[in-house]
Amino acid sequence: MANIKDVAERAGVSVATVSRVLNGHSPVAETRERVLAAVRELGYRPNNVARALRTARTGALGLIISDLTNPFFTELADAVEDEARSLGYSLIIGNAGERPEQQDDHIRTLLDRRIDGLLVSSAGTGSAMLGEVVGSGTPLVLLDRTVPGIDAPCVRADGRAAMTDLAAHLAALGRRRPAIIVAPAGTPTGDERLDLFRTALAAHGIGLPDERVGAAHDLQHTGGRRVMSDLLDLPQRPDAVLATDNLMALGAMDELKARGLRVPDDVALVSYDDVPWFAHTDPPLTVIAQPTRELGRVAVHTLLARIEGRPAGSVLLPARLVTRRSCGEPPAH
Amino acid sequence: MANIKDVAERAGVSVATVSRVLNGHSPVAETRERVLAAVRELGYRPNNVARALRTARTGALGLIISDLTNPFFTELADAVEDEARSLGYSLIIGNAGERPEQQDDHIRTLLDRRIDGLLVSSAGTGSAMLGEVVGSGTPLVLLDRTVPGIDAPCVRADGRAAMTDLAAHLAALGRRRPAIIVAPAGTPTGDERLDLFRTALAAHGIGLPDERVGAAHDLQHTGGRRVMSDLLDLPQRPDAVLATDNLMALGAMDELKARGLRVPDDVALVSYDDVPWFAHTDPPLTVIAQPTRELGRVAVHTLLARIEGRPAGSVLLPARLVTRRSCGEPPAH
DNA sequence: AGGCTCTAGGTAATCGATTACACGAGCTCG
DNA sequence: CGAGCTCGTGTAATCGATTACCTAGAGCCT
Repeated sequence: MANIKDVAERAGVSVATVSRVLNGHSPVAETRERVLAAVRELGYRPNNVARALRTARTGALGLIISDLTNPFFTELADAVEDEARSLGYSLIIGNAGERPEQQDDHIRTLLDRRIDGLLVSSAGTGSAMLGEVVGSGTPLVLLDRTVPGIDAPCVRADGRAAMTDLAAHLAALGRRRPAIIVAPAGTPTGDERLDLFRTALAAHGIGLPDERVGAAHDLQHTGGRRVMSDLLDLPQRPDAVLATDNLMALGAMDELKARGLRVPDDVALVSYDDVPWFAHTDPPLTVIAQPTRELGRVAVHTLLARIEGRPAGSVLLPARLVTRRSCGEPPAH
Repeated sequence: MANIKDVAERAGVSVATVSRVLNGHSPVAETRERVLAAVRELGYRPNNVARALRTARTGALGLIISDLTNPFFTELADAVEDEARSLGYSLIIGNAGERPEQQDDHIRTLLDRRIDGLLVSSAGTGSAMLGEVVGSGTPLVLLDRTVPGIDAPCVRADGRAAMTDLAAHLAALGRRRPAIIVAPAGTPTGDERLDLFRTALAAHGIGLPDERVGAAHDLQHTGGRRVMSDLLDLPQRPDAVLATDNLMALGAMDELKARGLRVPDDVALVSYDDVPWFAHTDPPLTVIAQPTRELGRVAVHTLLARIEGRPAGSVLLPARLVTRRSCGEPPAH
């Protein structure tokens, strides 16, 4: 592949001039044309590796996704990629598959590649490498999930308003024995969603005792299904269940179906994350929708601010309740 | 961040020695220990950018995905990433979103970054840049979709056996008026699936006239829904529909539901791609399952063969029919 | 005309690694 | 005992760009 020297020779100028033309620095008409012609004729494209070495800027951002096969994160990754690209950065995606070691492995290679900044929606409860990222000086922004002890801005959704609406919705429909399926114990996201739900219900005089709080062993289909099974085995079966992740909701639905229970007649079901096909389930699922694409966009902007040395703090974007039919009574419209 | 010179100084050796220790080339016990100690103390990590410049190997592969939000491709990307990582490469994913211009844009930046090889599941019917990739000498392997006129191995699924089984399945269940929903006209994948289906049906004396062949305007939910609508408006409604992509199948299902038609009683429905939630629809969908993860793995190996100069040709892996209940009669088991 | 500023463009250092080549020390072997 | 090895290590070239610094000439002023 042609390099800058070839172009310089062909245009009869020095490499410096070629570089200047290409970066729009100083050069002027006549020389400029010759250089551009040479570039065209040789099909020259600057070598980004060399450029990155010299400028200490790779023009690449890293994104660690906790589970790429989870549609919520797929959409998040897609949004991040779009935004990064439109701002002239390319994106290297690493999928942690909810495994902290794999996450660390990815972070290490991204640092070795000298990416300009890193976005992380962390698997598990964080990891040693995240500390190193901060230490290395590479700009870091957390996405969707906070990590205790890591000093970096976090961009995520605020479920408070949606939870308030949800509690009101359930109360209005006469549901009195709610339950919740949360992420494995100790994850900040799980704890927070539980707190918010409990608080919101309390405002309507509805309790959420610990026996109706189920922590899944994983953030997957089977995790949700198993917890739903436990909940249904309770002496008093819950009459409404909130699954705090879309895959767990899917598992929960399957368990209900397997037992011949009907949604919403026997049990109301609500999920977090409005993934496209929830509108096509039977019945369509009422969900707490996070502003997924917006989260991705804002995260990229926050990261760029950090990269450019501008101040940037955490951001909370409101989630909202999308009422469909899985709690009963189709919404009047 | 510490560089190789810092390490050399601290260990009291030359940079050459440090490099040799780190790459396991020649050095021996005593010096080796000193170098490793220095590396540890300084937290040194080699700069991959510099290394890539010198060795002309970046250790990165590129993957262009036609639509990352399509679960089939998400799983494919995930499999490719896993395999690449386990072989010591990192992966840069570019999402074309079914837009050829965006695909070209991605390919361009990947080439500029001097990736060691490129995997492409091409959006549309290919693009000018693909020709340039071949011209540039960057090893290229096509994935899932062939591109006419591009001289590169292609790794994809062979639907023949599955189609044969499907035709037999439909015939056995007494379906006589099949229809098919294919990708926009002119895409090799669409044409091929149509041919295979038609041929397989013919063996049972069942015809597939053009009026029951619907080309969607896009590979999405709405594309599938619109075509299904047209098919249902036919004077003689089809009694079985094969949607050749999972998103189109979802659209088709919605149209059936909207018209109050029942699956499989009124119309049998079959989809391509066994995405996880098809097992959870009502009724569970009979599908032609592609060996998705295997495709990803094989594609990476084929690409590595190319990179290392070993010969490597196209690969076809058999798809298979997964019988569930959307064509009637649950399978005996 | 001499001196000044301004601009275009060349020369060479630089980024951080890898690696060809050279060199000296310690061996073996005739 | 010295020629010839091998082995470990250092010196310096190299990858392909960017950019600080310098020079030459043009234009302008007094």
